[in-house]
Amino acid sequence: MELNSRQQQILLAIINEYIDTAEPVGSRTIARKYKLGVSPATIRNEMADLEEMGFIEQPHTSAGRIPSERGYRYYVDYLMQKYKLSPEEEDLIRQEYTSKVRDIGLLLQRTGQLLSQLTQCAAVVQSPKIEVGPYRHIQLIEMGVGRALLVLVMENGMIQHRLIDIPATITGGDLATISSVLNAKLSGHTVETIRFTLIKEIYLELTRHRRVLDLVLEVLRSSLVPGAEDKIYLGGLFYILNQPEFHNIEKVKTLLSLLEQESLLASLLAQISKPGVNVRIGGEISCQAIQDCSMVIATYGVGGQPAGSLGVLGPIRMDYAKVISIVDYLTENLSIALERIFKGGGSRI
Amino acid sequence: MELNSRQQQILLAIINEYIDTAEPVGSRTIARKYKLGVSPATIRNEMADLEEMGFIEQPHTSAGRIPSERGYRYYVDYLMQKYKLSPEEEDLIRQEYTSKVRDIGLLLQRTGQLLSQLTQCAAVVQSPKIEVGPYRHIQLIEMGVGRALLVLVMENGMIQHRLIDIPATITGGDLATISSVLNAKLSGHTVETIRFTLIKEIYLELTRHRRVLDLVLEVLRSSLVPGAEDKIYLGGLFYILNQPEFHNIEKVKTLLSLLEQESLLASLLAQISKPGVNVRIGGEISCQAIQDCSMVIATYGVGGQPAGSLGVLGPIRMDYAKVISIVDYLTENLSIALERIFKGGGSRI
DNA sequence: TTTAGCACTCAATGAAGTAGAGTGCTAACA
DNA sequence: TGTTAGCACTCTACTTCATTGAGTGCTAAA
Repeated sequence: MELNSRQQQILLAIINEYIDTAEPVGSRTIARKYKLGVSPATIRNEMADLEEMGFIEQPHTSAGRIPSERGYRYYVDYLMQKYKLSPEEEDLIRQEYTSKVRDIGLLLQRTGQLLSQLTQCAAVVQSPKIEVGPYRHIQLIEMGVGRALLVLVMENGMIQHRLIDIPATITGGDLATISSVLNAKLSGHTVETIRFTLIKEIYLELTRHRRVLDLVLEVLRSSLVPGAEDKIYLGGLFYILNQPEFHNIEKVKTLLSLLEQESLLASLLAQISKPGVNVRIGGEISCQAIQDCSMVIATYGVGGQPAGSLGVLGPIRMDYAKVISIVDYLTENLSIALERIFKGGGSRI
Repeated sequence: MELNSRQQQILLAIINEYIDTAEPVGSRTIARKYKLGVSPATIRNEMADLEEMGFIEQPHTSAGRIPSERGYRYYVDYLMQKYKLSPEEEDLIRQEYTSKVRDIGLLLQRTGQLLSQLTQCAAVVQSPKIEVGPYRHIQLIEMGVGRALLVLVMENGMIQHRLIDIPATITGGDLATISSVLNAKLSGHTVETIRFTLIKEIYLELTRHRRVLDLVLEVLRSSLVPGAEDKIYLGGLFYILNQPEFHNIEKVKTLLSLLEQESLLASLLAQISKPGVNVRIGGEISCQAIQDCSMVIATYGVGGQPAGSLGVLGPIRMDYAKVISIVDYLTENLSIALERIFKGGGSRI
């Protein structure tokens, strides 16, 4: 299924034009705007061929052509030119990531908003997986009779906490003892590296507090459950309403209702099959309900380790070149920003 | 501006009918459906009077009447009958609040979703104010050279944490010492009750660590800044798209963009002028952009203390009786659930 | 192989007419 | 005096029909 150079030029023209105007593109328009040195009639002939090969389609007989999913795929794989962010866009992003960050949640949320604003698509940002990396500190705090708060601080700075019920006989002093033993034994370990022998040691040192230990270890284990504590941030949803595709309320409703299902979003974000920015076009998305959308997703990381994903969900007719560049750029910036927070330097208070 | 009994009945009929159908209500319809024992002509006469008094209006000459904001206000204040939740609705709510709660954030989020689902309006739930109540535990944890994590556990179980930069000379042991002194001195205190003398005592005991103390106290103080850590949960936004009022994309866009501004939402939720459920109709909302909406808001509390607000934002033509009942019921249930989390009993893991 | 010319198609637009819901007014009635 | 039947009037919403124009495919000539 080879396309000759002129067919490529025409396909490119159709896609660029359609992305821009959201209207079917006619041969005349192409001849006029894209100086290919041939007449509309010639372009029509080529278009007929392109249609036969499945790269474009016609909404109805007397309309121009619009790209098919296959056309977009070809475009993304072979034709698309790299989009260079405008100075304004770069400024907007730089401004966001150089300002001091109080809080990771806020950073992710702002990332989502930026992503949405810049791409005019729905943006989705997954929070960094908490289970990444070893424990830094474990603390049990008395919270009234029979209850304690277990606070887990991970090496990377993330914090997790749970209320647990404990026997009423346990005192604050007991909790301090248990905390210090757990700290001594477990800090530096990840959930995976906690071996049976280690646990045995702990139980030996704290035979009196078996029940509390059971609970604590239960929590430690459950924190490994993937997605257990995942949060997903949505950004600037209203921007997608600028897309003519979403002037149809039903479509907006479908999209919004999907976006509220965190588990579904997580599974969508997990569809990354290669390093870097991934593009899923229409039917390539493994979710029936949004096969008339496209996704552009990527994974950000901390310290070289993948930590989470982010991406956008928008109409199939999206400006892939631009969206890809933006997702790429934001991924990188987010990674750097997180790095700075976790690994030190800069962020005061 | 007195309404006689028949006028009240007619106004009530118009509002009930309009809430139900979203169509202007004619005299015929009322005569047919609401057995007032009078003819359409009589109803027309009364309607003319009601219109003159400003309780209803006519979209155009040959249409029926719709309630004016003033009409709704009168309805809410005098005419409305208490809505009794259906068994299904009660079940849905009970189910939500009797299941074990892992996490306050999740509880609030689910509350928002329920609120939205049941009312078909946009739901907004503010997180409990963290600064409420005294400290339970203060812990400084070493996070690599020159950085520490300050973890504040409040008496009510909420947790706050911040990364701070510390002099590189401070060791983990130092942090433990500082933590225990701070704990001894400050636990049980609220930000307000920390007196100068107390601070002086702490500085005396920890003269070597003045710089760290400065930072810690700075953070403690800043945690008092109202709204500093407020999170606002939105729920089930797509439900509002079921309302015919929001078939207009521009309106949806306005609403969505407003809902993303947390500060604005916070100020809207703050417009509570009396105990219990508050209703703001159209122009009564002090925000230009959404004066074609109504709000129903209430404050939930923990241990008798107000802790945060929640509410819904929907079309002026909303089912006030139902929405008010639901907001009321959810507020109560949320309060109880939070109580249970904070004050003990039940919630394991 | 390219292109000019032309007949053809079809969505979109707008004008005109129609139907129907609802009103206000008047006059009769209780 | 309050109520009601009757009726003319108003105005939106819908349907129908013709028109416009963008765009195509085909044919024949360059």
